[in-house]
Amino acid sequence: MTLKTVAERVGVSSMTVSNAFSRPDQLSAALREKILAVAAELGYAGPDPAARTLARGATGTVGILLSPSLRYAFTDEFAAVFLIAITEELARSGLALTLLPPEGTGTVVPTRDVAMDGAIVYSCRLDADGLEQLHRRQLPLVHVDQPYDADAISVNVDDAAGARAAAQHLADVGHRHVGLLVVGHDDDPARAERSTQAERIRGWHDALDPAGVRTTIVAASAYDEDDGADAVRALLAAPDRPTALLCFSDARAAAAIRVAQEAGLSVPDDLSVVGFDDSPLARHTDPPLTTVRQDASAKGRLAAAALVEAIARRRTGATPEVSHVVLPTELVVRQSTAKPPAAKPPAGR
Amino acid sequence: MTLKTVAERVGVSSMTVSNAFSRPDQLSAALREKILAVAAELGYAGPDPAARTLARGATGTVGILLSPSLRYAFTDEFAAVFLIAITEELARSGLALTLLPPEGTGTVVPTRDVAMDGAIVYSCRLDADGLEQLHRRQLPLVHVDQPYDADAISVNVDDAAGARAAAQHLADVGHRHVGLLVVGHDDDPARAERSTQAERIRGWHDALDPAGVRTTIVAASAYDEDDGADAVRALLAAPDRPTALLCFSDARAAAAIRVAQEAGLSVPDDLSVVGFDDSPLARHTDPPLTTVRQDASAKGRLAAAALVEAIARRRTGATPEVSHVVLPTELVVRQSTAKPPAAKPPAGR
DNA sequence: CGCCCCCACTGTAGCGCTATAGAAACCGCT
DNA sequence: AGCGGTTTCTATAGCGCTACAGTGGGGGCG
Repeated sequence: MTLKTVAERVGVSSMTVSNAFSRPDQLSAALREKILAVAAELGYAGPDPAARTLARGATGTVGILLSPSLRYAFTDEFAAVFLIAITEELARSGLALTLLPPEGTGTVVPTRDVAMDGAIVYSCRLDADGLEQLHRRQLPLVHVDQPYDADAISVNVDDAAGARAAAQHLADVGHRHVGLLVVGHDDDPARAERSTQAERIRGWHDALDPAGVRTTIVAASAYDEDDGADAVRALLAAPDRPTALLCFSDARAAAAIRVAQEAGLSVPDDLSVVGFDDSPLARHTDPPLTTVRQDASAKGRLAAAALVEAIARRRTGATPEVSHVVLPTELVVRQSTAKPPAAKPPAGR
Repeated sequence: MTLKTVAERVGVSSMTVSNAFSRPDQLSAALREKILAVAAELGYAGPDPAARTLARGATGTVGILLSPSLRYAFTDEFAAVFLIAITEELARSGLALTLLPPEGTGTVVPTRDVAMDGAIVYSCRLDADGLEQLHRRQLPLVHVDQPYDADAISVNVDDAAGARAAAQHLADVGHRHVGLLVVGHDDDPARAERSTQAERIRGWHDALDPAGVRTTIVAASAYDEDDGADAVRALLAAPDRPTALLCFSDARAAAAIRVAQEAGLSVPDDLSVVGFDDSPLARHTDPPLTTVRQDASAKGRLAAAALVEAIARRRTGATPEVSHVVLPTELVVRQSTAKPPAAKPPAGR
């Protein structure tokens, strides 16, 4: 059941049948009608996408590499918003999005073996196998929340500035000891240097260190929520506990609030908690979360648009153009932060 | 830069180079090493996936059709868990997952034009264009949370039984008037007849009607959370308000709890609220949500496994086999339900 | 009436790879 | 030496489609 089958049945060339499906302006309406009718009658669903892909050199799909695992990328509601924005922007160009598992099964490796027109690389270890394969294929690529690379199209968020604003807010209201809740451990400092998390940590320190605020860093597993809870519990049980907590994400902050409350601490009276992202969740914690807003939708939309453009550019043979977008952040003060309990006078503004 | 380029450079046939990449056992280790070395030197990344797809007849990708829109499918945390399970199960077979926008742009229609080995159809209107295109392509298909179709491989959840258990629980503790919070309006009763939502509504009625419990149904927009909030507000403001609320999902239930609390009602003392799904959220509402658990991971895993099997069967030419899985549900009683306020004695068990 | 242009359609040559069958070399054994 | 059996590599023929460069005929225009 191919184009040719239909062509013979109608008595035209296969090229004409191809045109009936793919370039309607190339034949008369009457003939097109007839061809489509015969195709429907034969149960021919349209040109085989695989063959079309080979002949045209375009697949209609772009990939997204989420590392270290899809599970991790999805656990946060925030990621869902980002993905939705990407799919919607891509849909405008008729492109579908393929989720690429970062590792293959040995024989099959999606990042190497799946046909696609380009890919988005999201928050992904730079040394991931998948990333290297994508590069080797010379696909148009857009990096999102990746360490800066002058040669790569990128969409990033001004994490450092957001973190700085959040930390400054705590310093301003008088906190003198702040816990920093981060995930995972990046043992390779070179790689970590410009990762999202490193940027946020840097931002926090940028504001806290000059103000002479003491910091205690707590690293929790990126995969295991309970591990994070345990870490916070331990931190809060210490005799010399911080009066505020800066968290890597809203999800972590929400969990921290629960732990604090279970430990009998009031938020924000005994402990201030700050999140990051302003995910939908942040509005609904009790108390509502002070956090740093970033626009996940814009991030997704811009990343997708940049990729679409890069793909178009490649197709037309235009010179590739590298763009770097940095999105702003904004501190959103809600009710999870207040001055520290044994209220020293606020460090003068 | 093709297989042939590499072949000429090494001085072997292109078939041998192909084997070096795809069937290592077909040539000597030494030659393979040499070929791979030359390929790396030339910057050849491996066989072109598009061409390979055409020649082999397999793409390494399966699609998922989420309707009416990806946005809707993603808004619920629950969907994320389901998708993660699918991707992980597919990854075991080296397959990637492509998110298919249900509508194309006119010229490009992913459900018709994207190459894939099969597809999962999830919670999707039966009359969706995308669905029809997939059927026409005769792809192996697995239906999830779709109305029953004897000819289609399906994975479903026993929604009716779960709903029945939830409603029975309310009847048992003495509620005599229950609100039913659903989303959207399925105006075509034939189609709605066996949809997930219709099943749940049926289950609710199965338990409530015989017990003589009065019901008030409230339909909220599937897209707009605020609309749902308004509907609940109106319901609770009525002079003769229900003493309990059965909700289509945990997300809706959580929103309803907030609305009730804003209206000065205590949950569960003034109003009992029941969710559906037992999404992670349900544990963290205040009070924790009584809900009906379904196993999203199992649903995703089984759907993916069924699809992988159907694809394998088609490839080997075995006769297709239609399977229908129905997963159980389980009532999880937490703190969002209690006996109604003007405590009549519980309707005897 | 003749010229040219445009429309509607066709023929061919790939796109880059792999399946398949088969040739060549090599092995151990009688 | 001769033989089947294996291993290693090669030549060919597609996979199903589309780009591109035609061909021919009909119509507009001078």
